[in-house]
Amino acid sequence: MDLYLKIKMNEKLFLRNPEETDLGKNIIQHSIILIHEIGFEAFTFKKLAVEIGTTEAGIYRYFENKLLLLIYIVDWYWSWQEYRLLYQINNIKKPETKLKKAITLISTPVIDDVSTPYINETLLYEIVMSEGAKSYLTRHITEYNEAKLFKPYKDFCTTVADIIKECNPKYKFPHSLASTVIEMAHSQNFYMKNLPSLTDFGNSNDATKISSFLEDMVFSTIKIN
Amino acid sequence: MDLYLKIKMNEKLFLRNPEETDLGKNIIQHSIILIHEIGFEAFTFKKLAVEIGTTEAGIYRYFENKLLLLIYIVDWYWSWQEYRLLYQINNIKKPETKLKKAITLISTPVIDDVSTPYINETLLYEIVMSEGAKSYLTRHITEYNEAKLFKPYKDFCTTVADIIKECNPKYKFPHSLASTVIEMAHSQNFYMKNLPSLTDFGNSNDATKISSFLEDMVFSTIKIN
DNA sequence: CTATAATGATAGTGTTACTATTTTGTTAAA
DNA sequence: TTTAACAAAATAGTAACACTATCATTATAG
Repeated sequence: MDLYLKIKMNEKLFLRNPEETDLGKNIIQHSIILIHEIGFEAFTFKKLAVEIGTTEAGIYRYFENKLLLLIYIVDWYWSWQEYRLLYQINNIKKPETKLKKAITLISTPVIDDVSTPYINETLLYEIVMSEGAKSYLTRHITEYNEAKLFKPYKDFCTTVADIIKECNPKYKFPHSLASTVIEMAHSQNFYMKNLPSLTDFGNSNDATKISSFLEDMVFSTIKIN
Repeated sequence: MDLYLKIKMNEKLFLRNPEETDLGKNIIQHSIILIHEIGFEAFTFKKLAVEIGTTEAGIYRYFENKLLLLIYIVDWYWSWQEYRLLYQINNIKKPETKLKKAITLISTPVIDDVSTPYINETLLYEIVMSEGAKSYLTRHITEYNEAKLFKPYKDFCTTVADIIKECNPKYKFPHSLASTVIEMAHSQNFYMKNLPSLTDFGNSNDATKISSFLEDMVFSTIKIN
């Protein structure tokens, strides 16, 4: 069986759908590689164009600007993670087990995934960890939010919040707790790597410790073990 | 008694100390106003120069680039918050009370402070909330960290982590828990304002709810009430 | 009264973030 | 088969940004 995953993206993200052409897929593939390599600030459409042997104008036909391209790949990431989560917790009855799976999923760097030919999920995980916040830390946040550009992230949070509610329907702050774990899963990984004194993990690079920390925090907070 | 607060800043942040001249103070004062008004991405030294009636080159004599200027004001913010925290918990014996004070302090938007003539702390709080992460989400993080440019933030985290340890010396992740509360105090305020579905506060704009959420989370996690 | 330091004014450079125009390639009707 | 129509690609151009360099002016300290 030869399956591959196709995620339906919000049409307001692009001018022309990058999934429909070779050039479009090249833009996605190499923007991930290039942003990972040089960082989002140094990343320009010019450099990307050189990388894939096209012109700046060619890329502008697909994306209005580099922020929307970043939001595109971040959105893809969250849609993909939600898919993975729903797949992993499928048929699991105990909400506690589901919650543990969710925490492990987001706090563990991605090894690899063959489900998508032109997207490197390992690089993508690191981009979301160190550049993801920039997608919503913008003056256009209201406008973009109205255009539903942050829906994949919000959906993922809602899914986790729903699991929290299943675990303890009386807990008062399921959404805030969900956004806290999700945000911190990435942040603590980032800190461990770059500002280790903000964590208790040294630079052990051991993501399982982050899972333990978050799991303990979440289950203590909702008062079940 | 006419006191005012002077914070000693890391000398690697600037080329010329802005505290020592009128122009320097003007740069700090108006960069806060301008970044708050138009956001960090749209903020340029040219615009700032026009605002304060000097030239671009004039500002470049003080700061190498706009990121270092941002780090300067963010550092000032964290130094100031640590000063406020230490002041507030002075003479308090019970570590639980100290921890509650700390949580309230960072999760409540600043009303006003007269201690510093040319810095508007209310605007500064909002800048740190919506642009603060950009100060360390940079490719220069290692270099800047070695130059101790993130020390004020790390010191603040350490102070909070120490209070957590006082509350429960056996708790295993005091630093991670500290960075989590501190980060989330700002993030949840930002979400409440901009992406309310990531929280349980609607857009009630009621920061006391954020304090309740964080307080409950922290005390549940370290297992004391 | 002079040396020094800060500021101000002016100009210049390479890059970024686009937009507009022209050229080329493809398909569809005459 | 030719030509008209259209989309895609290449080229060129612009305003703003992120600096650097030079030189003139002003204030101040010795």
